[in-house]
This record gives sequence, C-alpha cells and structure tokens, in this order.
Amino acid sequence: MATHELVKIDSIVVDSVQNPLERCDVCGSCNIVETRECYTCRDCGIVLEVQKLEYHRPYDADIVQYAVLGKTQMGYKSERRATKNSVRLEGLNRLDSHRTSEENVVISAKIAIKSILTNLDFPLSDSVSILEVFKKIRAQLGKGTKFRSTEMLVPCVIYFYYKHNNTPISERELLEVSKISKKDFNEFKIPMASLWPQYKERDRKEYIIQRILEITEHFDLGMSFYYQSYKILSRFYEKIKNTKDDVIVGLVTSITLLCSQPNGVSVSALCERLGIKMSTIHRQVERRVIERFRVSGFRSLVKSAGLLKKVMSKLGVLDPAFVCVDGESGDYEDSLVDGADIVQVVLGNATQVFNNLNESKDFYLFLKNINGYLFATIIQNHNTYINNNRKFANVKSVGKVEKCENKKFVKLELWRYYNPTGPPLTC
DNA sequence: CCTAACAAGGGTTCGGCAAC
DNA sequence: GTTGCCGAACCCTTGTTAGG
Repeated sequence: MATHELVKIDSIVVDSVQNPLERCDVCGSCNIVETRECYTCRDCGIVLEVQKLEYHRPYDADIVQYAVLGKTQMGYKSERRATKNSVRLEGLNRLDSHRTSEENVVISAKIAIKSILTNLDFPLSDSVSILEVFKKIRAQLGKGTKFRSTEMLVPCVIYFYYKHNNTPISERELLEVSKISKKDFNEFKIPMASLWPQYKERDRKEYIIQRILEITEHFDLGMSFYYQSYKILSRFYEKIKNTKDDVIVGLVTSITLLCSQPNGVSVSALCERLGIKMSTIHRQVERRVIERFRVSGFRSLVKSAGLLKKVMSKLGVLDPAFVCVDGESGDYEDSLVDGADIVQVVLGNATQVFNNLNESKDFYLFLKNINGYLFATIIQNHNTYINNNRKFANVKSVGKVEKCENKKFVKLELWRYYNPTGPPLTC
C-alpha cells in the first residue's frame, strides 16, 4: 500500500475548481478536483491525503486516516481502468476489498439499520447503539441459525431497542419496511428475552404511560384525560397486563374516552392511532370490566358507554370531572343494593385508616355482600346500626367479595381506601 | 326549504389465524 | 381446545348535495 491514504471517491463532483496547492502523490498530476468529500486526481482516480468531511455521515477520523489496508474504494472500475496505473490500482482495490464475512455483516447491518430508521423517521444517531445491541445478540446466535441474518435480526433488534427505551414504535410499520415476515418476527420475540436480559428490566408501565400521554397530546384531550387514564391503568393494571402494550393503552384510553363528555374523538380514531382494532377493545372491555364485575345490560362498546361510566364511577376510579351527575346512575346502584347479606369482617389496621386521630370514638364497619359486590357503611356507634333496625344508610360499593375454599372466610378486594385525614362520618 | 340519494366515517359482529 | 387479536363484511349515523 502506498504511503498516502486512500478515501472513498464514489461521490458526485460538485465543482472542478483546481486546487493549486495540491499535486497527486501517485502520478504527480496537478489535475486535482474538489469533490464533496475530498480532493481527487482526475488522471489516476487517487484521492489525496487532504481530508474533507463526508456529506452523508459524520466525519470519522479513524476510518479515513488509519483504516487497515484502507477500507475504501479507489474510484469506480471504469475510472481505474482509464488511468495509466490501472494494474496497480486494481491490485490495491482487490486488497482494499478484502473483508471478513463478519465485517461484511456489520456493514450490511449498518445500512439496514439506517434504512429502517429513515423509513420510520427515527433519528440516525440511534444507529450506533442499535448496532452494538445487534452485535451482542448476533454473537450469541449460533452459526447457521435462522435469525442470524441481517434481514432477520436488524428489525428485531430495532424493535426491542426502542421498546427497551420506552420509545413508541409501530410493529406494523416496522414490518412494512423490513424483509422479515410477521410470523418470523413473532417467533423471535421469545428467544430475544433470553438473548438480551436487559430487555426484561424495562419499565413496561412507563412505556404505557408515555403512550397515553402521546394519545392525549395527539387528540388534544387535556391533562384531565391523561390523569384519568393513568388512574384507570393503575387500578386495573394487574388484571389487564397480559396483553400487548398498545392494547392496554387502547383499553384505558377508550374507557376514559367513553366515560368523558363527547369531545369529537371516536374510539375508532383512537384505535387507528394506536394501530389496534376497535373490536379488540370491544372484547377487552367486555371481558375485563363487564364480565369480571358481572355487570348486566352490556350491548356494545359505544352503546354501553353510559353503563361503563356507571361501573367506573362505582369503582371509584373516575375523577370528579368524570363522575356521573346525580340521578344518572340511580337505577343501577339500587339494583345492586337490594337483597343484602351481612358479612362479618375482621380488619387488621382499621384504626389507622378510619380513626387516625386516636379520638375516643368507636367506628364500626358494616359490610354487605350483594351478588359478589361489597357494600359498606361506617357507623360511629354500634348501637346506631342496631337501633336503626339494621337499616343500611349511605351504602356505597367499596370492593368485591370472592369466596374462598374454606367457607369460613371470604377474600375481600377493596377498590378504594380513604386517606387518614380525619375520622370519616360515612363512606 | 324540504327531501331523497349518496358518501364517508364510526361501530358491530363474526370468522380466521396464531400462540399456548 | 382456549385465548387474544385481527380482518372484513355489514350496519348505522351523519353530513353533503342535487333536485323539486
């Protein structure tokens, strides 16, 4: 290899102003032109040592100046042949073109990553980190295995990289701009968890919250919508987490949407934005809310918005701005209260919750199990309950009752608790 | 101004597919 | 077989426009 360094010249010549300060190191010609990246000899195709930044990527001093054997291209083939040093240039080019298969994979991975990031409008600056993950994962895959190829691995790595960083990425759009099939993509999700353990550490809930915020901002629904969705998410997360992130986002935002005043945003538009189907949300609401709490009268997602709102209100997850106005939910509530049975409950730290001021007053919690729903009232004096002929006043649902195998006890799931800001009169 | 026809978007239902 | 999700057909509602 010659003492001078060779750099890529496969660019378009943007001007032909001769640089009088330079002379070709190989042929001595003064016929030097300035391209976008460098100064090039028009007679032999050699690029001079004087550096210019590449227009399409950040300048990398290591590659341009110190690459082993000069991993570069020395002009196009026709250019090399046209010079009087064609034999030597061809030889140098062969040396220059020599790369290991792994180096070729990295190069093709770089190209594939940048191509996908460009198509998805993600910053190219992420490509360096993604490539590092790509290398780590590929090193763990045995030779000849299915997902080792660039076409297979790159889209998978990009997907998990952004999911890990809680950055929303559309699986559908990713597959559209990738060569991997949906089937293969889904197949790779399982081994990926073991190949990249850091992925398990991602805060999935944080990703969902980010998506809720993104939806709120996209449809300009206001922060009350965001907080309400967040509250529903917190309340139901453990019960609804066994599905895709976007479906969870769609479920909680759709519930909020249906419980809020008409604002011109449809559930359909919301689902389309999330890349999920409205029928999926319909089924989720039916299973996770209607069937789970054994609510009757459900017709369909939108038609039963009022019913959904009543259920959410009774569960205590609706903010004041979303709660039903008086009289709106009367019939439903009454239907739940009828036919009560008294349930005896032993509360461990009840004093801290209901009487944090240590006043010398006794508070009694009376509970009713009504078709699996727990209703409660707190009475200051036990005799009040007795003297009122065991009449339940001001009852509200506060939880759910599940019978245990040992019928001496019931499992209580409280839907809300009361901050210890003072002794409650009634709940 | 009224009405009918049409289009478009939203919503519902059901079957298919893939994963378990 | 069950579950979860998607796709597509179909229905419904609403808005627009043309004709009387």
